[in-house]
Amino acid sequence: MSEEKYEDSKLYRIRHSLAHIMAEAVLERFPEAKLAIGPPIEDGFYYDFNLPRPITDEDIKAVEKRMRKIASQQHTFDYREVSPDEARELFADQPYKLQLINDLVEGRVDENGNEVAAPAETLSVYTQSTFTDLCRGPHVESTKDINPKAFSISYKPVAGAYWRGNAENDQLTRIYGTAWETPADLKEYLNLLAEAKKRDHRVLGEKLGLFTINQLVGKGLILWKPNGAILRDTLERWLRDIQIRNGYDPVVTPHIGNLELYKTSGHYPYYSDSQYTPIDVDDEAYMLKPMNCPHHIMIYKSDMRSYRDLPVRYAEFGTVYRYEQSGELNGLTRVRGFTVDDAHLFVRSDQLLDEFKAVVKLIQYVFNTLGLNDFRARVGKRDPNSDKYVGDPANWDAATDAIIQACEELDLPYIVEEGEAAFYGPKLDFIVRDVLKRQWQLGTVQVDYNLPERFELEYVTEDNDRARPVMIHRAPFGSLERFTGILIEHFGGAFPAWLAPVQAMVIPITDDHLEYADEVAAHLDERGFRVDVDKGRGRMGGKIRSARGQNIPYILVVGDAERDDRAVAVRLRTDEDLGVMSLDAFTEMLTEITASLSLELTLPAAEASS
RNA sequence: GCCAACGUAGCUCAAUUGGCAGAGCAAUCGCCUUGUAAGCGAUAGGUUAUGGGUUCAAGUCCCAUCGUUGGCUCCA
Repeated sequence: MSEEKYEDSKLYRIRHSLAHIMAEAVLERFPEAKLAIGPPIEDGFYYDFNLPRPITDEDIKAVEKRMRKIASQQHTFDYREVSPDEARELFADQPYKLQLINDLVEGRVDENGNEVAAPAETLSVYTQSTFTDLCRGPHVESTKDINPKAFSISYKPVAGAYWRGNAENDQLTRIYGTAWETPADLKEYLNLLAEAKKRDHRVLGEKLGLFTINQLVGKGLILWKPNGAILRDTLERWLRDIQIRNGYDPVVTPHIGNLELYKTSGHYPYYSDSQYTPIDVDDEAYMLKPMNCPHHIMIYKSDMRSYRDLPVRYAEFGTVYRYEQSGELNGLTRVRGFTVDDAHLFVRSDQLLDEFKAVVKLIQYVFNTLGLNDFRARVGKRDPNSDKYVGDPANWDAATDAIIQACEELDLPYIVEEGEAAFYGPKLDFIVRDVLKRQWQLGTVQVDYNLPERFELEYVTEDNDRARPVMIHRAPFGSLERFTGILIEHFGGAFPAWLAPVQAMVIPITDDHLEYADEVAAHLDERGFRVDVDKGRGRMGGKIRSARGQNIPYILVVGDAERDDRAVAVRLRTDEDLGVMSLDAFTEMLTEITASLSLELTLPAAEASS
């Protein structure tokens, strides 16, 4: 099925046109409002305004009502070309529009003088009803294409946004709308949002007892409760096993480092704003570790390396601290202290491609095993117009080529984006979409020629010469906190049995069965399973309900019959009833299911190097 | 950091124009002894985020601070 491009779709035109209708309605209510821009977006549209006073819920309701009225009347969207002077006259009291007009007339030129857009000789405007906006379209022909009951601007609170996305500029009021072709589509979308909210990792984190954040400890700092710690720890052990089987060596480094270390690495000037204030001790400054690379580099440097030693792969679940802007903090997904599933590979140039491919395969394996299938890869190149990058452009090209070649050879679909590189090198990011359709950057692989240079890393070549290794930085999860948060939403709290904090709940029918329930629990516990007995006062029905609420995979009811036969009555959280089976049969089943997570991952590069 | 909204018991939420701070769940104790999605009763739980102000009277109105949420900006 070939997909129509969104920009060419009717929905796009509907949303774009509704942005104009919203501007008309806002302008009626706030005649002094200054208009910025109003484009269609993924689920609807927005328009940015500079308003004379804060907008209230009543205003929004009134604007929405007015929009429905306009949409239900007969108005055409009329296209007209105008000269720049005509446009300036039309928008004489709209300063943002005048800026846009000037930019269009002058063409767009970036700071290095490169032309981004050619100067325009004529501009276009669209008029509907009483409202005319500078716009290149496209729009619907008329309001008859818009269903007045298939949009909403009150589904989401108003937001702040900077003019032209620059924090130095005016802060505008952004009103979001969502719009669809039919009221049924709108309803379905709003339902989806409501469903997604139930899966929110912050909601489930509370319900399932996974984590908490406490003001007295500090914002953006996660306190993992026992159930959440099991999740996090299970993921960590799993990945550690995979890594060890694939030639990584675990290392451990401290949580702070001398400020000079980060000056040497070059990180400090770039990120001094987003770090906790250094700790001054004995005339020296120490920083909370914001990344693990320099520490791993110093381990590499602590020994003389031969070409035969390479690749060296150092892995650490390294906890780092970054002073993120307070407005950015969000549950588990944006925090100030987090643990990176970090590894740094020191490789020879001739090993770069294979090592890079091996890393990509490992990440793919991790994502696929967890069922995170909705991801894409993004090659982050340097922005040719920015000077924030360091290193030799020739190395940048070599690294970028290696990344793209690896994607090609692995048949990994990718997109290339300029300006998404790290300051020291290009990278490949894995972007995952969650149930809220938000995109998260999870796994990342970066090629780095710069830090080896700055730290003067070397190895001895076959000719007894000295050569410089290339570094690969990589983290499949990115951060255990963020990754766990995404997984909580991905599974909606119903984790696969190998991850579930409690794998089985034993429910005795009466107090007479408590002893046998304990026996069942002990039997499973001895075999390494996580099992609880519900000893509460309630009836069995209530306990089943409670266990299902906790999304416990296996519910084991035991009464007289089960005790007499050393059996369990097995019920799943999906409501499926597996009936009565012997305790041994259940144990075997659970063993099989949790072990099906195969660790038999063999990567070509790992074979070659072992 | 910026714009906006919000902050009441561990959790989810009530509390009329400013007029006695409440319920469900969870917890604790007792009763019931249960066969596949909530058994019954009782107890305890609060400086209404914090600090100041207006008022006879503030959870409610005003100011500041802290925090959370939706966005913006940022993200090694």
